[in-house]
Amino acid sequence: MRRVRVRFAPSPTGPLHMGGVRTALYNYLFARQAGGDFIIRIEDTDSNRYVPGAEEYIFDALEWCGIKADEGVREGGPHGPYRQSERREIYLEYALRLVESGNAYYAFDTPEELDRLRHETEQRGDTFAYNYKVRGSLATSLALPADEVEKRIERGDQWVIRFMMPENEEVHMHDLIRGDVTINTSTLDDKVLYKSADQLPTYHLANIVDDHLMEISHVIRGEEWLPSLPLHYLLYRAFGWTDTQPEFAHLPLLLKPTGQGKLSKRDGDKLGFPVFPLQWTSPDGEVSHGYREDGYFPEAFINMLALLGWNPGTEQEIFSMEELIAQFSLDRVSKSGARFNPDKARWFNAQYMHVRDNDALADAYMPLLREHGIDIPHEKAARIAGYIKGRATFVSDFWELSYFLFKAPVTFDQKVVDKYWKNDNPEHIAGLRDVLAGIDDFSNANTETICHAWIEEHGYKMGQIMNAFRLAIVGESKGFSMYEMCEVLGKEETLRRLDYALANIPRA
RNA sequence: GCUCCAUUCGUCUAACGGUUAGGACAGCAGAUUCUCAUUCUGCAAAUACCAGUUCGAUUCUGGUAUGGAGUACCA
Repeated sequence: MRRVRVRFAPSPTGPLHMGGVRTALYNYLFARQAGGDFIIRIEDTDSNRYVPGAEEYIFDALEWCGIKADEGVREGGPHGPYRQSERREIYLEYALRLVESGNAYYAFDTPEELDRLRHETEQRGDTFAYNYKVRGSLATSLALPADEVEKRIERGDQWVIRFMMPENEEVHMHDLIRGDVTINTSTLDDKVLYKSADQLPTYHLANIVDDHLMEISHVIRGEEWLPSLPLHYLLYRAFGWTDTQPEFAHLPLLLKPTGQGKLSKRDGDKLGFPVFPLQWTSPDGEVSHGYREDGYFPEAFINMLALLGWNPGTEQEIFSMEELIAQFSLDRVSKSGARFNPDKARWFNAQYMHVRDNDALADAYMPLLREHGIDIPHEKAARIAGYIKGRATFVSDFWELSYFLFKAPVTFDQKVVDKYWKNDNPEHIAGLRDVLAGIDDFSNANTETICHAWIEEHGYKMGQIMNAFRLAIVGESKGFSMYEMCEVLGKEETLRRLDYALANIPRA
């Protein structure tokens, strides 16, 4: 059995979006589970579409997600370089090899000529395909005399090398997710493999050559590549590499939450959720949201993504990366596209929030407080975080859930006053104040025990007392457990607020 | 247009010939609670359609419809 080696091969044409992250994740899980290698290769063979910063973004995003490569641009490795632009001298040789073996040929048509041809064909109501029907009559090394071909190359005419797609042949392919797929080569065209203009291969050639050289055992990629699979099969055959040809698995696409089509950058902006793992500022200054900046935990993001197109067959929904590695399997990947659901993404984050370590939360909470001019010790921030995390989805919710701890009320919500600051309630709160004044241990367990005993002893109504108490301390109908809040506030501040409320709230 | 792929509650999905078609998110109702949340319980909600194979089809086959992808000297 061959060593499992998989690769994630993005193009640095922009930020990696969540569909790309999922592809990387599945590759990573597959490799880890098999004890194999996960490789990151940068496919930058399109000199026109290079976007500055995109490559760094891809690495940073995967790192944030906890997806670590064994080999790659940053990691190095025995099969480098891992950036195709640095491997350019490799590809021509292979393209030429295909010409020599009769599997490819030179074509001298200019892009303009091809456009014209395409246009003319469409005028006649046909679709233009560069294939067995036309290659004998266009400016190709198949139609031109050998010396003419040589002359054109020598004098520097631009050329491309095209794959010679066989006519009317059934190609039988196998996909790990979809099963057997058959296609007739007559429906395919002669793809460009190499272009002299920038001395770079196109995706198809570079991809096959590198996967071969890097000893890739499984290609796990997006469904958009399925139509290219026959070409890739035929390339492996033309090179004589069928015995080491990788197995293929084409993943279903991620679709828009609403409407039609696959998930795009625009959807996020429009529907208010990130489509990118990290915030991205495009070269022209446009900023796109990122999961990280929007407050998602990488674990929650990964968990959500893992289940978008894959399921374990059990009812487990919360998975650590280790659990995913242990349980992932390609044959439980679904075949159809998955519509992304932002609500579920938030739900996942809330699940992780509820069990998040208080100290870790305090680290994120303290800067938030400082933005509001509040500085508290880490220990206190952690304690508050522990009390409020159960009602939060994001750390950014923490302010709304706790601001009243730092700002004593000066006015009181009239509706609550009308409801609870009436009858004997103010007197009862005054009594409660005295009870609290006599307590030294302000831990929530202690104040709760004592106050509840007092309330019961006097036969007061719990709801009446507690709501009036809340009004006095918070000023409105907000907050978490009264006793937890008092614990955070401390005895002095609690009494101060009670005294202020007793003196300033007019009886309803 | 052509080629390929797909199609179970609104959404993500389970059921790999025999189930009252299960779970989760969202929705609704109720319970718990010192507010609001959380949590818990419950309700509602689906096999695209038409044939065929079979004792029996969500499951297999064919067609139709719908959706998706591809159709570049982009990946």
